[in-house]
Amino acid sequence: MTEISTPLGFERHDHVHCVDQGLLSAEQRCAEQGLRLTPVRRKVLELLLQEHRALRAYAILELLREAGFGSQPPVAYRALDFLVEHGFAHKIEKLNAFVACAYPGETHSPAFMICRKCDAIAEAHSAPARGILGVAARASGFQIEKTMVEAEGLCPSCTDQPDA
Amino acid sequence: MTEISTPLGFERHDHVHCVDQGLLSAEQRCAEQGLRLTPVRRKVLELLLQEHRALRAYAILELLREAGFGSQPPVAYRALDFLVEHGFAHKIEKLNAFVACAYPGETHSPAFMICRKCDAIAEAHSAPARGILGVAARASGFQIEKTMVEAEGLCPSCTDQPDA
DNA sequence: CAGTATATGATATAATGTAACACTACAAGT
DNA sequence: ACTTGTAGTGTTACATTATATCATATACTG
Repeated sequence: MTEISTPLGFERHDHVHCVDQGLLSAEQRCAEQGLRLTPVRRKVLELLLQEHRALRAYAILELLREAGFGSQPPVAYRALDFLVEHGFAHKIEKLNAFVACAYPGETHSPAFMICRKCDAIAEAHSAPARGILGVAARASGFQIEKTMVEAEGLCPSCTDQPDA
Repeated sequence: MTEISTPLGFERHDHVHCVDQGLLSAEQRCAEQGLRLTPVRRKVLELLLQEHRALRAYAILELLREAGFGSQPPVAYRALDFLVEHGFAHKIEKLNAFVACAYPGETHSPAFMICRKCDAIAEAHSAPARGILGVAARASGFQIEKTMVEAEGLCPSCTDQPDA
């Protein structure tokens, strides 16, 4: 329960530490910014950090139910909305799923690498507005506020084992 | 019925021409590559070109029904799958909607600018794999196969009219 | 023209997401 | 302490998006 083979980042790591770290930093930032990390919100973030992969809303809902929280869709969606809005988690549009942010605190434009075989996900930084897209936007007068970048492909493990 | 104010590309244009053009080039390419542009598929592409904006699957379904085609979800989804798979259309993940490709034929990595106010959409090119993301991918051993880039913001019209 | 592959039509159902309202907890002012 | 306001939660009900499956039809291939 402390390590998962190919999670966020495609690398093994001290998982207990990263969960604690994530919760701690969230608590800290909520305190600083006057945000309310309520029990449900905290639990959802904890679940995302613990699982360390993209979870769909209804999977979260199921886990919430097991933990004694409300189990109707809005409960999960509202907590997720909060976490996403404040950068503690991200939504992977391609999968209609959610992951804990790998770089909480830092304001960033996340880019995701999604393995089409095992669904492992890694979060990287991106800067699409600085590239060709930025040029096109400026040329057409479009004001970019937020960008979403998701790359589909094969993670290192699945590349090495093309059989499974 | 021949011009729409802020469609694909945020600019006025000869819409009749672009619909014909789109259908023609699709027919041509299907012939070349042995793809079957069946009546339903052709109709869906025509609808996407005609409307010139992102259409949701059930809106397409409704239009298909009006045109005398089958009106059950799989009919629309299968046609859309075909069009997306072969690059005649794209899915906007953020909106769960579909648009005709603005650069059919050219193999490209599309990037979309989505107006959060009026839902207008412009398609631009991008090359995320060449930027920071590409560096991260190579560093971690991730093989990028396909990328999705969607920018949310304000289109030129909505920037000019911040009231409505 | 028989056999095979591909596409369509239709039914049913799964998965994802929201609107709306009642109730609770907490904070702020008096 | 008491009221009042605001934000959060729980629940019902429903809306939207998407697939699995099977039967039928159509088109290519030898």
